[in-house]
Amino acid sequence: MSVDESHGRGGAAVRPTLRTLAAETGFAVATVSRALANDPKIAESTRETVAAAAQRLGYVPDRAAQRLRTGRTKVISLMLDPHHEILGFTNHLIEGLTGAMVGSGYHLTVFPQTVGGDTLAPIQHVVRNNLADGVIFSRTRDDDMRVRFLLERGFPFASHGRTRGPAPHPFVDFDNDAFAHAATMRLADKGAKSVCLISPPEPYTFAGHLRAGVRRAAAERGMTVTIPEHLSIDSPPEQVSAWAESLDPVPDGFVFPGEVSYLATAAGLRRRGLEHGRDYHAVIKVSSSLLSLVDPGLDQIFEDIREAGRLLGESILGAVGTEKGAMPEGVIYAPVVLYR
Amino acid sequence: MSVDESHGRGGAAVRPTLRTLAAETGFAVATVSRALANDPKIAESTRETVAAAAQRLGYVPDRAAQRLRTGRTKVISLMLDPHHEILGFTNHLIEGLTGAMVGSGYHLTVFPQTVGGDTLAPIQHVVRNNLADGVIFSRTRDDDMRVRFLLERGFPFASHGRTRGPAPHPFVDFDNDAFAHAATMRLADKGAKSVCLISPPEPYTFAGHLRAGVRRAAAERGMTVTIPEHLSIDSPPEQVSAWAESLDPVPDGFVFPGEVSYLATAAGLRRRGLEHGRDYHAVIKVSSSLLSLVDPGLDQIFEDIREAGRLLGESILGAVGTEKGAMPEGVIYAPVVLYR
DNA sequence: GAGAGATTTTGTAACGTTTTAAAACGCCAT
DNA sequence: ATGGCGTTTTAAAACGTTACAAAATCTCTC
Repeated sequence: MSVDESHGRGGAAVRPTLRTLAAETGFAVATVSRALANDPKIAESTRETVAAAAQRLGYVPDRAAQRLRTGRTKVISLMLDPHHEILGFTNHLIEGLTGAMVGSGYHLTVFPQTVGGDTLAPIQHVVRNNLADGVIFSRTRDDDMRVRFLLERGFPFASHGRTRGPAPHPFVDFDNDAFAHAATMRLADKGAKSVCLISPPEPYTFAGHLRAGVRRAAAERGMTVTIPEHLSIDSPPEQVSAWAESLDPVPDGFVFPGEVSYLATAAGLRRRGLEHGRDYHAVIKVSSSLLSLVDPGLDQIFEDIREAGRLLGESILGAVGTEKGAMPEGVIYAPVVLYR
Repeated sequence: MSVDESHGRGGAAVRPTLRTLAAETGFAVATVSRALANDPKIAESTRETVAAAAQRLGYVPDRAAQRLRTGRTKVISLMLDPHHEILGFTNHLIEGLTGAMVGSGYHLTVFPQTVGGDTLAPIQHVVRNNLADGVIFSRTRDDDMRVRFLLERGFPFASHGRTRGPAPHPFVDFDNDAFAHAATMRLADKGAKSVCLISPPEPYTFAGHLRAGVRRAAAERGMTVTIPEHLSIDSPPEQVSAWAESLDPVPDGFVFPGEVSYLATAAGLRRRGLEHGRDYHAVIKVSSSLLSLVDPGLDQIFEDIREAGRLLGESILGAVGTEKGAMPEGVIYAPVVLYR
């Protein structure tokens, strides 16, 4: 007999409420409520009695009632934007997030980006209509409207990625600078004289980190740097592919912040008869093991998106748990080098 | 001035409630409630007055209160299981789902599969604790515990994939039979004499559909069929890869229900010096444009996961909207042939 | 001009929880 | 016994909504 089986005395299973427990134990509803909340002003003995009854009847508090009474939703909202570049991003992020939230009593709801790319609107909607206790979003910008809005309202959040602004806030970010630096060093070790970076669009903070990392390493090793403008990891693959095909001169080293831009570039170069490992080298940031299948010799550096999700989950739970405005802590997770 | 700006008379923005509207319009709270609900027993004029006031004050009903009162959560739960095989599955499915739910007032929450692979537990949790009005799940089996449980409880749901059981229920399914048939025909057209199918694990309903489609076409065209046991699209890529490398004899035609199994198999065959297009043919079911990048010559058939999500969304909204038990309708969406 | 009938509005009671302030209880010193 | 004090319990109100039954208002018809 399962523990949360219906104990209905013959009829349809009726959900036990505080009133049920009160009747069962002989205490008042208020007492039962506080006993379950582990209020220290409740006698130890009654706490046990109530806990036992709750366990026996399979009591579980009604979220709607709690939410109505307390104003807390016990919900975290994830703002979803389509990621063309990072394979399995959504899946891994959600896995990490829900993993961190298991047992916390919090639920995860997902809000789509409204078409037209307005990234602030869904967040305003959530905040204004009290649809969650905290929000998570990604693709953070140097100067991010969402961060500004949420800080101003004192609304808990955690972002994937940092801002450049002076105001501290909770975030989780991959060390893109370290990745880019390591990748460029690797290219130098392989004998590359020039390095080309397919960058994310400028406004995203991590674009700056990637560029900085590449430039620093290139300076150390005397390499030339090219970063194509009018082209980003968000460009349609066909466009990237075409760009690569018409590249002149062809750099002998590439840093790719994602699988797709690599595949697109490699396709373009291949049409010109250029092959990876022979005519150029590449280091690719991956978040899946997929690329190893298409070419086992590739130099890959791993970004653990599931871990990012886990950290974001912990971060936001901390933020909603503590008193308003406390602990704007950021955490940075490290690249995992897969080559050699 | 934005339409839902706070109209607070100087102080902190206080959310307007029905009581606010009642005071504002001079009607009773009950009247306001029913006016907003478009109750036909309310005079047209008052409906307009109330609607105007609601609009002006930026009134939006409190979900918690509605949920407490009505018992309806206005939430749909998506049961998430990790899909190694289909690239971008989660992302696309959620995009489709949320797209279909926009404007419906429903929210989407996501529940992870509890580790250990118990697929029923999270659903029971949602149903027993009234955490949603309907659930969505995928990877449906011939005889599916979840379907049985939900039908028995009369709980609204829509599954991605069918069951084989006699009881009808709402589902959305890809026409895997048609895909497999078309794929095999294509292989025959290319001159293949034998066809090998990497199948999903037996219990999943779509495994049967795929096998049937392949076998039917093979019979029509006089091809031999092999379906490796102890190997499925869920097998780790390394295992698939190793299997391919040791394959003997090597079939001259392959049907792949997903990108990953193709990449793994091709990697194994490549290590033996066998090349696609020369030594064997392949038709692959894809859900992204990624494979075109690695090999533009590949024969691909597209499964639109976003569309699946959209259909699932419509389906579940229909199911929760109508009276209990009505309209167990299933919908099948078609393959999109990309070759030629 | 009064009553019947239809239309429209409203007061009240829930839904299940937490919180505030007050009541009950036990115990000890007077 | 009485009062006082610390501990433990409780009644009642509130959160914002919907639903039921009853009240109020309007519209006819005789």
